[in-house]
Formats: sequence, C-alpha cells, structure tokens
Amino acid sequence: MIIGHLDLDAFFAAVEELEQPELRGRPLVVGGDPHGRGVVATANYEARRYGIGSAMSCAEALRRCPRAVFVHPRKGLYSTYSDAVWAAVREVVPTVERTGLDEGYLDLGEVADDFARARELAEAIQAVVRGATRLSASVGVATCKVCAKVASDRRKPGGLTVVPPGREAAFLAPFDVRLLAGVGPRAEARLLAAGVRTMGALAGLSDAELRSIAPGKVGRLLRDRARGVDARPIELGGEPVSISQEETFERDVLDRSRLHAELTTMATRVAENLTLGGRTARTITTKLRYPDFSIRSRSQTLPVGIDDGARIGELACSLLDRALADRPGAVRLVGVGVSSLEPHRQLTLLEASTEA
DNA sequence: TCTGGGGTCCTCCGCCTG
DNA sequence: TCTGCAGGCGGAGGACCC
Repeated sequence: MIIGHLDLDAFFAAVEELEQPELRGRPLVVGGDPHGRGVVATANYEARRYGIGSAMSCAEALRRCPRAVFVHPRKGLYSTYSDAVWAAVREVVPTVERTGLDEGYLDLGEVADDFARARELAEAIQAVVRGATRLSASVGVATCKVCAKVASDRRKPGGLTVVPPGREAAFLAPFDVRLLAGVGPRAEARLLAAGVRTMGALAGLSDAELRSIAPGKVGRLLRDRARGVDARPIELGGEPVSISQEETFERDVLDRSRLHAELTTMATRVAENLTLGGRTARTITTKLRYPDFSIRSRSQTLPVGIDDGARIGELACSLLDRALADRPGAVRLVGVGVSSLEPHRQLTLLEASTEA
C-alpha cells in the first residue's frame, strides 16, 4: 500500500482570508463569541504565535491576543471550498477517503508503483489544490494511514514528507504519543503518568506493562500503531450512523418549557436531515450537559424506524423529563440525536399499529 | 464568570432467551 | 423445576476526532 494523507493548512481561517483579503497578516480566529461560551475552531498561523489553538475557549484566545479578529464559522462556504479541493484531488488520484472537510487519505498505490512516483503525485496534488482554490495543503506519504497522518503534520504549512517503506517505526518513535490517532487527553495523561512520552516508548511496552496502562483492545491497537502496524484500508464514505443536533445556551436553563421548545425545534431539523437522506431512525437519544460539565443521556429504541419531527420531538421531551427526574437542575446544553438508521420504507399496518 | 457541534467507536451493565 | 451459562440487544457513559 502507498497511502497519502492530505491536510489543508488552517483551513477555515485560510478560506476566510481568501474571502476577506483585508484579514491577511492579522491574527484570525474562526470560532464562537469571545464574550460567550464559544471555542476556537481554527486559528491562522499569526494567531497561533500567541498560543491560540483549536478547542481553546474564545475568551482565553481573546485574553492571549486582544487584537485578534474573531469570525463565526461559515460551514456552507467551507463545504463549497472543500468540494472544490476534493474534486481537484480526484483528477490526480481517483480513490480518496474524506475524513473531514479539510483532510483525507489518498490511495496513491492505485496510480504509483513506487515511492519516487508517489512523491511526484503528492506534489502534483498540492499544485492542483493550489491552482483550483489558492489553498495550501500538507501531504504525508507512507505505507499506512498512521504514518501518513503523522507525516502530513510534520512540515506544516505546505509541507511534503515521505516515509520510506521499512522506516515506519523509526519515523514515529520520536513523536509525542499525543500525536497518535486514538490518544486523547485521558490516554495521554495515563501514558505520561507511566513515563511513556513518545511513540517509541509506547511501541516498546511489554504486554504486562501495556495491560496496566491501557487495558483491552484499545491499548493493543495504540501500541500497534506506534509500531507503524496499521492495516486499515482506504474506505469510501458510507451512510451516516447517527444524526444529531445540540445547543449550548448562553446561560444555564432551568425552565422546562424552554427546554422542551428547544428540543422540539432540534427534532424538526433532525427529522429534515433524516428525510433528506431517505432514512428513518429507531433510536432517539436526548442529551443534557449540566453546569459541572457532566453529561446525562436517555434513549429509547422503537420497533420500527420513524422520520416524523413531531414524534421525535415528543419522545425527546419525555426522555428529557426522565433524565431531569433522575437529576434535577439547570442545564447548559440539550441535544437530540437519532441512530439505528434504516432506509425509509412504507410501514405495514401491523408495524404501524405497534409503533403507535 | 474556561471548555462548541456533530459525529464514531468502545466498554460495561442489566435483561431476556435458549 | 432449578441453576448456570452464553449470546444478543438496549441503555448509558466515556473517549476521541475534525
């Protein structure tokens, strides 16, 4: 396998700079309200010099750089740019796996026999992306996904890193474990507490050491990846597994009727998305986040799928009531989601009477 | 009065059934 | 009839990703 990983550099911020050239050269943060509860989605490289990064609260970003410009994300605009990028990429490499608006894997082995040719292809891809959209992309090339992804992150912005076959483990060894896909804040804390800071250290753990730090198949998976062992193929996009909507309030909300109204509105939008995809859902889930950031969810699975917004809303509200009966109090977020999705079909009379 | 939104996947537990 | 067990499934929560 020869896999490429393409990552658009500071994508949301780069698009905003293209759309509003007067923002170029200024610290730019795409995200929520710096005076509210928003977080940073993307910061441009000028803003990153102030230590501003993704997922930081916008209030903190403002403290770090009071002269930063804050803009709200324009998802539709980014989707348009993203579609243009991937259309350009497919001109060079037909098989791609989009893992987000701004990144994805490329099956370079489909059109390249060796790594020298794969490097040329990667350069060609960077050029067509720049030509089609004026956006800069970084690319990593390797025999597996985990190496390609770490490689694409290595020389940002606009970099190209090729990991020759047989050098996977040696390439990954010096990087922090946090850069490994699957290692989040929790896993990183556990690994650091055990003295495991780099991927090389993780790769060298014995079975017994691994069991005490990261038990279960997750631990084995992470160690394999740290060793450059990753057989995941390029996968073409499939149907979504769930659809959801949620909202964080500017101030915590106690009023039950307000929460019901919010859920009902969200249920309508979820149902619209379901209908758009020609799907129904059997499982409805209501999610609450309390002021202490703890999350409660309550769900219900129906014998047959539904796509009616009013019905989803009713179920979501009754699940909310159940959750609030278990733990009363104000909440900072409510959301409704549907899963166990099925293709839409006509109900038989028997199913309809059961569902009702 | 730090901490979004929309997803996926994994794990654990309890219940039911054979 | 009772008990133990395994497997499937729903429900809940946690962790992670972009």
